[in-house]
Amino acid sequence: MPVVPVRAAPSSRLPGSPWRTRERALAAASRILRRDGFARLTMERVAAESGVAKTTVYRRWPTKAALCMDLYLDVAQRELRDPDTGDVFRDLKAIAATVVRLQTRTVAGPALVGLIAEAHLNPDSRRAFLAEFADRRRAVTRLVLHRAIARGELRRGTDVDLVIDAVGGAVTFRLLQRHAPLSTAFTDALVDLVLRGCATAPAPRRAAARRPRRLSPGRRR
Amino acid sequence: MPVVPVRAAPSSRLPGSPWRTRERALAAASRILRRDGFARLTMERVAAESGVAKTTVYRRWPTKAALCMDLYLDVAQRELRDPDTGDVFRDLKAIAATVVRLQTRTVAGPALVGLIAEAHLNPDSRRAFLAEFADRRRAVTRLVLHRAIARGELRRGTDVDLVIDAVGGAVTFRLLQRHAPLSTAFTDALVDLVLRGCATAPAPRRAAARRPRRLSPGRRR
DNA sequence: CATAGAGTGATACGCTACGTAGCGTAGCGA
DNA sequence: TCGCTACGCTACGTAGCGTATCACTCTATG
Repeated sequence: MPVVPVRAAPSSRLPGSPWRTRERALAAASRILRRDGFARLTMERVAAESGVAKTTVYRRWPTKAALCMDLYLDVAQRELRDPDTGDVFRDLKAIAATVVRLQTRTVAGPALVGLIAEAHLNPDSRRAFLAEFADRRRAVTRLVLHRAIARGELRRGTDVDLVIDAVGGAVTFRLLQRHAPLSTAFTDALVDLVLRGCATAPAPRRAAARRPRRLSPGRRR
Repeated sequence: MPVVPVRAAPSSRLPGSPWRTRERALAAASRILRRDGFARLTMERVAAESGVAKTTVYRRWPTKAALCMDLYLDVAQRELRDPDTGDVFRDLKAIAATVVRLQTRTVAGPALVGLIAEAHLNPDSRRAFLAEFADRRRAVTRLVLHRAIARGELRRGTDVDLVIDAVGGAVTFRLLQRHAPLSTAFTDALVDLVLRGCATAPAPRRAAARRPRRLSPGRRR
């Protein structure tokens, strides 16, 4: 077993499949995750509660992490997009707000928390997690920040990954530790704090602090 | 079982105990942690490898997390102190550097990573972790920052917890995800970035960016 | 209509680790 | 000597893992 696979093998005959095992298993996993949390989510329970044979569950998802990755990506890939509002502050706040919404309002929350925990404990899980998830999220933010540098909003020498770590790290910190509420008020202040440290304008216009109405950044390309 | 205890019950007869079970168990746990990582650290292995009876291990530490907390605190409590260099930038960099050293050079690293992972998965573990560990670390940094505000180095309205989350979160982020090396160069830049966002002086003197020679902040009260 | 083949269900198994119970023993203090 | 505490040892029941085996159900194809 070289590296833990994280995506289900695509079934060639999914539409019209009389069993719909994938849908049933994912639905059951989602229920268990919401109801009992990641720790109590086991392959055995998914099988029992979905009515899908344990063998079949293992055939589709070699690990619990793979199953959760499927759950997460289903939700996240639709939501995480480039806001492109024309203002770094607004862009970053929109992304952070979307992340907050995903974490606090959807199954993606417990799924992601579990995946991160798994990633901490197992080197293979970590590699899979980084490849499938973390790099992707970073890519969006990196795009936003580089665009801001090109526009002259941020200093030319700005360390993009540093900014991403500071913002993303703080959000993850609160998400996991729950020592304080994870709200958009928090993420807005966070973005202001960090960006102020690398912005060209000494006092970034306060108007930019307002976040757009739509949390989910929208379809604009 | 109300809340998972995280500290061993103090033994009234520890000094001179002919078995020295505590020392032997902790030493074995430390070895296993370094050699095989948190995931492969089990109560059974600690018992087997230390020669201490499994029952006794459970009697002292109700959970694996409790055992690791003991390991961590042994190291961390000696190291994490208030640097008090007279400069926020230097203070924060010293603290961050100490954390980095703890994580990369001692058993506290794998122990803490495991504890955090456990905290994610189990509500009880999370509460215990926050009470025993996170709050304590925050306290030191909070002290440093409030002192800086009083001295006029940071703006009066600075959200101290926000700063802590940004710095601590980013460090934890890198520590866990390992997407980039966790070095003092990174933490120095991080502190500069974040503090610049809330400092009173528009261009903080570059000289302050150098960190003190001694990573472990030292004994000065 | 027959049939190959992919996908599935059911059962059983060996394994690791958990956490506990029962009971006997070793050391220490009074 | 007695009593308490801490410890060792064995055994047990449970949960979940991941795999093997075999019979079954559809679908597609000729």
